[in-house]
Amino acid sequence: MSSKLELLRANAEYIKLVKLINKYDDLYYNHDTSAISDAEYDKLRQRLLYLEELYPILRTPNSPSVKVGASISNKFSPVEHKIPMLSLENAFNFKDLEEFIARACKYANITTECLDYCCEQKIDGLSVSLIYEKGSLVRASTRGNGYIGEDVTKNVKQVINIPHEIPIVENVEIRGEIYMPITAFNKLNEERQRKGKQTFVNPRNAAAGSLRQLDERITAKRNLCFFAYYMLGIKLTSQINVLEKLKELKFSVCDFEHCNTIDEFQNYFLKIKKIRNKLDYAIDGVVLKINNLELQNQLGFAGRNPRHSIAYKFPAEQVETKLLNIEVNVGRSGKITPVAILKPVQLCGSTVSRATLHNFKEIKNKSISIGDVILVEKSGDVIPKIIGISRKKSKQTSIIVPTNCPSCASNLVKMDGYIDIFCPNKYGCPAQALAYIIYFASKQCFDINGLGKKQVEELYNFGLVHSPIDLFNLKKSYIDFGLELKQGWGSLSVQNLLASIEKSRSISFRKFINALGIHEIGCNLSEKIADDFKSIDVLMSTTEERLQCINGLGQSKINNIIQFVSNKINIDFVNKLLHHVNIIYNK
DNA sequence: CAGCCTCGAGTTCT
DNA sequence: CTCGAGGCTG
Repeated sequence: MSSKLELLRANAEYIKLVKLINKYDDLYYNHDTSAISDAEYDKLRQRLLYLEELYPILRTPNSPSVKVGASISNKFSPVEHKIPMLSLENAFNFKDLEEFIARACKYANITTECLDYCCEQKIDGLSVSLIYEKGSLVRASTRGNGYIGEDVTKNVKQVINIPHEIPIVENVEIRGEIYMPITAFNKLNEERQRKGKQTFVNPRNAAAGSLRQLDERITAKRNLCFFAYYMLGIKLTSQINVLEKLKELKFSVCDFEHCNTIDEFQNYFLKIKKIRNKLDYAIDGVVLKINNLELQNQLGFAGRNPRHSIAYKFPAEQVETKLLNIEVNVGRSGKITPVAILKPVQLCGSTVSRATLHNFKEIKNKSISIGDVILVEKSGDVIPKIIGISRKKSKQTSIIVPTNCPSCASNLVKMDGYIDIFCPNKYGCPAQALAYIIYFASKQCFDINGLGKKQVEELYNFGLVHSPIDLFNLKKSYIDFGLELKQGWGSLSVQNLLASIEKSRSISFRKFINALGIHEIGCNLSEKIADDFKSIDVLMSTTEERLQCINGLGQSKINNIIQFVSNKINIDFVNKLLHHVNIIYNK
């Protein structure tokens, strides 16, 4: 064929890529900003390498591919935590604290009098784990999901008050919080504002952004600090001892106090609350830890929280705003969710304009109507949460529970004894189909890079994709429809998307099962089922008795699976899917 | 059978 | 993060 034409095309693309990558590298290394996401940047580099491999003649002496250390992927390799780094349970009032103590006593079979406590300020920063071997800092990692974090050793070594060597022979793990002092934060933001760069919302985000720099020289300039609060590897008896030992090893340790009773702890809380604004670091509460380490060990964990410590948080920032409307959403399972549309309001550094209300019972309980002024806060500093009515308005419109699906107009159903409302049109509702494709492409399923909610919506609305199967036939159709004329669908992005889809054709069994979207079967159970079944064929012809052997599957979930595998639509779907993908079983 | 704990599903904004 | 429901345990 016309290989000359192809070469010309490749050359044009190549030059464009080199310019683009050089521009982003410059922005990143010399101006400390990222104009695009890491993933997008990575795609550009991959494409560049691909072109160079295909047409070596194209390679220019100043190609970004010959520069060292420029690849962003793999910059933070995963690190497993020997002991999980879990988050603390939150208490907001005295009663929560009492309940926490009562639970701990009951679990350890002791009385309240046996307990004493270590109280500490709760730093609003990023938790990190530091591993010292023979006194040398060998690895630092972020909390990540609690079980697996990211290796940030290079960056952590730039934190001013983290010693690289400590006078101790045992191998120890030290945990603590990295933060940006408020003075440093203000200075940094002033500087960024002067230079026309985006300012950081709060010291925690600034610290997070500074720590996760590819170039640790940037981290070094950000004046990060560290408070240690945990040490593992040498024999100590109490949390107070730990903090004293950490001090001795020249770590900074934040304010702490020994308490014998909850009343003493309350006083500590009030004292810290008063001086909170005088500190040069952000705190979001105080921590109550059971002092005795042996007891701590014995108490262990309850789900995702340790049983030995609790965070007593300062009240979250709350704002008033008007409820403008209620949007009715249809999820991939058909579940109907009311979402509050709010008059946009600033809260914790971002503009909040919507918040989920979970279900209609919630609306009724809170007796909210459209037009009311309501109170909003952010749970975990991220997700807006509606607390309730602040001021009732006389001119309000009451919220009506919908009777028909906003997408397909089917009559909605609610089963007796259940709270949620569902659209029953499983195989014909456009909203459900769209939500399913988005789910199908997501990380926990086929993990198709670059195919998020927005992209799926466009493909769907253009009529290119009605079902996940269509994704695997996409190759030619996008050209026929000329989607590349649309913004965000240039030839480069389309090629990248097609490459991602190609890559996703190999999939682990558990992700495959999860991607089927069987009602009430999510990633955890999918993994269990994958471990238990040899192949998809065996699963598709399974029986109730066979499923009963799996721990965690009760009658309800078994029914859902049986219903799924005996439905012709689903059987056809799986068979078609298997023409396009390859399940990897031994993972 | 009550009271955990685990799980799924939906969700915000940058 | 948060809610509701399923499932297991005592």
